[in-house]
Amino acid sequence: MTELISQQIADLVTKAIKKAQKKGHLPAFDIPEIVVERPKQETHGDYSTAVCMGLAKYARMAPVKIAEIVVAHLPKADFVGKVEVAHPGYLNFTLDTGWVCRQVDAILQAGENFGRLDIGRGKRVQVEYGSANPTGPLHMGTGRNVVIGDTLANVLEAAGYSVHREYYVNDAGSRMRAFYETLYARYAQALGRDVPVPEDGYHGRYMVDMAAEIVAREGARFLEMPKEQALPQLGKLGLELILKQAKEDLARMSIHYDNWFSEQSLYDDGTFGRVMTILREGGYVVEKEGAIWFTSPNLPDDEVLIRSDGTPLYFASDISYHYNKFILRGFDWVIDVWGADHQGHVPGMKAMMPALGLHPDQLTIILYQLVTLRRGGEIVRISKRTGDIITLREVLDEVGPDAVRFFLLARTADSQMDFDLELAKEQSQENPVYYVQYGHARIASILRYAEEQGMADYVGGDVSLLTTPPEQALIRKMLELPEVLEQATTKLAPHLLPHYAQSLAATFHSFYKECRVISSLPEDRELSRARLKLVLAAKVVLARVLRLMGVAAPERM
RNA sequence: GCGCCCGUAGCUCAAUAGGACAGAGCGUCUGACUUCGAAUCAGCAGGCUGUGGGUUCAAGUCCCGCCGGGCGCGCCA
Repeated sequence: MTELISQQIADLVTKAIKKAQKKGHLPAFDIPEIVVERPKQETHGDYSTAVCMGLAKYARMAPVKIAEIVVAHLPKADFVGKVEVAHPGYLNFTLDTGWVCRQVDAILQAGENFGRLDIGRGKRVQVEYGSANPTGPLHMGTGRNVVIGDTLANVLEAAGYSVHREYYVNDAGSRMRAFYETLYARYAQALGRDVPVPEDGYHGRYMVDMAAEIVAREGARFLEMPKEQALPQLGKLGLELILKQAKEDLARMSIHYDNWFSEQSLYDDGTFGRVMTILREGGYVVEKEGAIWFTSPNLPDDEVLIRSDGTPLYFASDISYHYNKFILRGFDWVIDVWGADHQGHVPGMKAMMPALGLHPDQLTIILYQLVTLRRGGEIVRISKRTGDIITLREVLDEVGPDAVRFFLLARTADSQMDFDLELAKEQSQENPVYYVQYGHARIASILRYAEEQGMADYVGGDVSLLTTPPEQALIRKMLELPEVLEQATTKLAPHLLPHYAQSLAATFHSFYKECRVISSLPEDRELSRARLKLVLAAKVVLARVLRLMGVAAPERM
């Protein structure tokens, strides 16, 4: 478990202020949260805090003066090399060079676990992502959804949460019915019957292909039974095919779920009915205009749960679904990843939480802005209903899973993005993911070379020799990983990972250029052994980040 | 009309719960392979952070108004 350096520095500063107050060098005031950050500029040290500027008001002293007093009372710590006061009141900390060297050993010892945090304290969190009507192939919108969700799940796991990954299969409701009807029509057409695809059905080419596949496998037997009997049987086959394809696509992106949850099961096992009773007994239900509505003081307008024709809306099954998540399965925290086009449902979901005896904060809904698809500059609508879609599979084939994951991950969920398939193909070779992977492969190559040169015995190398600026810079960059994870966790911002990965790779490549790792000179032998440990540590950290992003860490490329 | 998100280098994007001279990649230009991988490195150029006010010691970041773009506002999903 890593204790964050930034946190340790914050603790030191807090102690210093308390001590100074006790001795009367600072007046009494409540100590605020000490924010410690990594300054952008090297000359400002490794860590910095601006807290003294904020204290000026309470202490009624100049910020610089406060900073000087804090420094004078700062407890000793082995990792702190230098503390400086900078105008107009910053406190800049530089890590001790020898301590930094020793972190190479610490990283190697931690290995796969380097950067692991305990923010989550084993709290059970479920991340639900990728969920969509299983009525067609996955597209780029789903791609963004799963990349955000899966990476976030990885991050939370690394931060000490017990993470459960779930895909919600919307296999009930009106969209499913339309899917069945479409499949029936295409199936019949494949056998020469003139059955039209329903207006609100799925007009994409893939339905034709799927029907053909079913005809090839099952023959005409579904036309020999009444339609109402054929529909569910045929639909089941179609659903299986869709899910199979989805699983294949997701597997290519290294995405694997703990559970695929069927919406239909909520109706089959009685959960739905039970939840409706709970809502009714809690006074959250009103009947009017022939329909059943959800009503809550936390919601400006009532929302329909069950239509006047008796069929439930997704809102109703979503409430049951979350009852299942929280009450039946006991998750402490649930994160749903939704496209921005679902934003209108967030207030309803938040409002239903108290109705189930839960706190709204236990449910986090991450909205990511939509992906606009282009093909050579022209906008392509992603609608399964009209059929003109660029499938995720197509993009995976053209661009490759690693580049796709990296591309989709590297932006904040809050900003919408353009994805031009033509441009992506062209640029796939320039994708920064290869820059990062190359760093990893390059180190692997160095380590292979070390073996060839009979230098495989570097485990006992003396890391205290790693004092030059490129070496120190590399170690310091590696030490950022835990803080990146902390930020990504607390802000639910997985996009921070690719940026860190690039920065780490850049620091490594720069080190590599300046520092010969394996020297043939006898007098450099000890330095070589130390540097071999350094690059091995860098490999560990690069691999860790790549894995967190769900991207391969190749030994060769 | 109301609500949510966005507007930062030519392009694609960062900027750590308000912090120091706004940073990367791609692209352009200039250099660097007779020893570990040149898918690399070093460097030049590129900005009134859409715009006008406000709050603050400090604003890309917070507040208000405009302009521009995306998405919502169903007994759809």
